[in-house]
Amino acid sequence: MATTKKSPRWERRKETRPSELTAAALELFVEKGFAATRLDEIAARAGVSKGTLYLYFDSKEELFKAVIRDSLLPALAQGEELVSGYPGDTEGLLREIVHGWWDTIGSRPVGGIPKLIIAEARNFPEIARFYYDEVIARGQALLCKVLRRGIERGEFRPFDPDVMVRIVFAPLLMRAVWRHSIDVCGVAAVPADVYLKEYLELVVRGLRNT
Amino acid sequence: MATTKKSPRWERRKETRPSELTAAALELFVEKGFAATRLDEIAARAGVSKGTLYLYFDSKEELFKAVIRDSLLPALAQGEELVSGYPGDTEGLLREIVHGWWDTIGSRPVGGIPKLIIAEARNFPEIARFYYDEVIARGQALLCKVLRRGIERGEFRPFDPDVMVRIVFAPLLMRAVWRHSIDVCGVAAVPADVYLKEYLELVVRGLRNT
Amino acid sequence: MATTKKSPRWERRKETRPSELTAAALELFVEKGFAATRLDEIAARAGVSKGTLYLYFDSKEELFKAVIRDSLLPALAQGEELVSGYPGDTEGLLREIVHGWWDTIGSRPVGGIPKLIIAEARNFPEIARFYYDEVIARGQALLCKVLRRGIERGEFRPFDPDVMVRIVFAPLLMRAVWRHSIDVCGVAAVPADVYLKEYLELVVRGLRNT
Amino acid sequence: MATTKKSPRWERRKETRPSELTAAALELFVEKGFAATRLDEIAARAGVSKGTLYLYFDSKEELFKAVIRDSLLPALAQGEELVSGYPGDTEGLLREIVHGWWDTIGSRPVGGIPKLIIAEARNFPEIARFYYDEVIARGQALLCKVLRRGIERGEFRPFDPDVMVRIVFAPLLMRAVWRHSIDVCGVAAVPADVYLKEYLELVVRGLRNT
DNA sequence: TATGAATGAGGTTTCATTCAT
DNA sequence: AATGAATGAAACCTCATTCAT
Repeated sequence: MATTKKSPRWERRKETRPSELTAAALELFVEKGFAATRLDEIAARAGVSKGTLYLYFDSKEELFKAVIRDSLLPALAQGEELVSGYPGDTEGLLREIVHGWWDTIGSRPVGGIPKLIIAEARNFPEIARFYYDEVIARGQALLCKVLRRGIERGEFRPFDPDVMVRIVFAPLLMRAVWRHSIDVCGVAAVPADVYLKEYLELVVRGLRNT
Repeated sequence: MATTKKSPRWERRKETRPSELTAAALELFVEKGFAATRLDEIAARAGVSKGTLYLYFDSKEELFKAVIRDSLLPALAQGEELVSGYPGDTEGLLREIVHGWWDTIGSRPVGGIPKLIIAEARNFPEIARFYYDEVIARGQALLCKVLRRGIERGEFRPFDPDVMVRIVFAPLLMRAVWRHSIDVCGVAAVPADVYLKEYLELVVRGLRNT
Repeated sequence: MATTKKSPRWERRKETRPSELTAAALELFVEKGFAATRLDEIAARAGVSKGTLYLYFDSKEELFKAVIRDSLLPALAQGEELVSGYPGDTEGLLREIVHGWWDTIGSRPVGGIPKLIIAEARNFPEIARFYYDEVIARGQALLCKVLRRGIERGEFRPFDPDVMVRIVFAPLLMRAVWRHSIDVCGVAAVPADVYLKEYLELVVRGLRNT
Repeated sequence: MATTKKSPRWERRKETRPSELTAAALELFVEKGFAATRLDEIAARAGVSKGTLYLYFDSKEELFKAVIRDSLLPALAQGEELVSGYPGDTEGLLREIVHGWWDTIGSRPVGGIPKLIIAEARNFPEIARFYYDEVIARGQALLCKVLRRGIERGEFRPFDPDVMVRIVFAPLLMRAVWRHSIDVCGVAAVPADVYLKEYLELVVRGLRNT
């Protein structure tokens, strides 16, 4: 009574599944927002059935949280490492960080998360708070350290680094946000390299001492 | 035999109603996003019944469009006027524009629209396009003119104004966007005047010739 | 202080209004059925406002009843008169009645009422009952009298006139019903005169003695 | 340790469900008409929840179409078969058809469809057209063939069979229509066998040659 | 008397969630 | 572990009815 074992109706992949699901969810949440994304679609894109989602996540909201959480871990540590042992001048460090952010985050699907957070922060204060503490605050602290380093070494003029960090990061962030919202609708975007070049030129001149 | 003047169950306000409704809708759309805002809530906040909304707008989407449309017209013309006949140096004009924008838009409910557009652009391409053409393009053209003026008068160094305009405006826009998203969740925001001062300092130094 | 009397906003026509309203309502009820007819439409077709309907009828249902009631009075008496004093043979009387019915009812808007009754009888049992008692029963009694006359005079073969009356009347009624339902959708209908001729031929041959 | 077999909250019946749903819908549509029938009721009568309807039909209108479609296919083929190979005289064939129609359609729930179509034709021209092409036209063609057979064999007198078919079928159809409309409201109906006997007598005498 | 803006109950439809298979 | 049929709470929207003007 041997059951012929041709293409089983499903496989168990307990380890790999969750990240496949959050990956699919990320794409859709970024595209359409939280509310407008149906679980059917996420399941379909991940190649599983709707019910399967509930094997890994208790609710749509928990899935959302997982999406946000999962997409941070790799991105942050990388940046913190870079800063801690940088030997050269601060302007160079800043350029490094900016390009690094663009290459690993801004230009990738994860780059859609800021848009998502902006859109849903008020509906999910808990997530917003979590995101603020774990990502924004850490990211700002990172960049702040760089700015302070510049001031201390006499490369940058004096200013309040806690305020300046938000200003300096804004054009970078905005570029990623727009890429996932208005740019989609046929608006011609400025190429990334051109944008980053002009951006860095403005910032370093704006921060430079004298 | 004074007639007892019981407060009537409703009043007729054919003229004023639409703007009352869009005002209420704007607040809620900004707060919760388009999809998460229920018509019940909008009606309640405007002090009318749900059905009344349909006397003035054919659908939730039409209401959304009206909200966007109504909040632009007054705001844009004002800025265009300011630029056209400005006598002083371009740095002063830039400062004027920035403070003007903050006072009439950024610090008011209308300032929530960018966040709203960012959140809903992909679900409402038509609106995104409309917003791009009528607001973003016009706004960028406005600021671009200012930048070009600075270059031509030798006040600003040479750069591509079409690219720079996006970079320069980003921190301002971002401030408004955050104010309506993450800031709400207990995050201590930098005071506007401090932010604007540091921002302008960065920008004018970054643009200045030599 | 003479008020200039140019085109007053409305006129009072208490006498003529109700029948104008039921006339408009009849057309629409026949066209679309009771539920699918909106009071707005009735008001619009009658050239009044929606509120005006409520000056004359307590509810949509009452209006419906009035429509049914009003369209009977003239039609029935006429037929009863015809029968009572007819001198000739019964076949001729039958032909007379059939053509009379077609000319005054079947071919006119009122001819849509049977379709309306058929459609709504189960939702308005009270009306159905009323219609049965006042129209169908009286109509059947009328025609029954004719059939019985034919039998008694030896012109018609013996049969149960109470049953036969329904059978004989059906093709006539059906023609009116279809005219207001399926015929509307581009189906080519048989001309009335051809239909009536064949119909009468079938019936008189079918009833005739030997 | 027998497993207590509590009745489950629901069962899966992918195969049988659609026809159960259309059966319930048919009953209610016939009873109350399309617009006046609430999906709640249909679901309740079928013993499912409202949402289940949408698993099988995209909309109320699609359900309506399915109801019509499903109740035709079996009924029509049967009649066409009967006619094609009938050996005896045409009068006998006619009697056979009439009784067959009554037994399989007229006296069953499906017999309510004509009433339904009559009521909704103007609101759903597409359905009306479909019903005309697939049912009425085919049915008329069927009966027409019979009439023509009678004429050709010299059993029936000469007449236009395309016109006569409508007339001959009307009393039969009307009986079914009334059964589902006015008869429900306490009106004493003539027993079917009596009605059919008198009807056939009228018709065969009316058609017969000499 | 006549209007039409305002109401709100109730309809169709959607979709996150559950659970029999 | 995986499925997807079934659920039912809301959401948007309609429209008969009311009532301030």
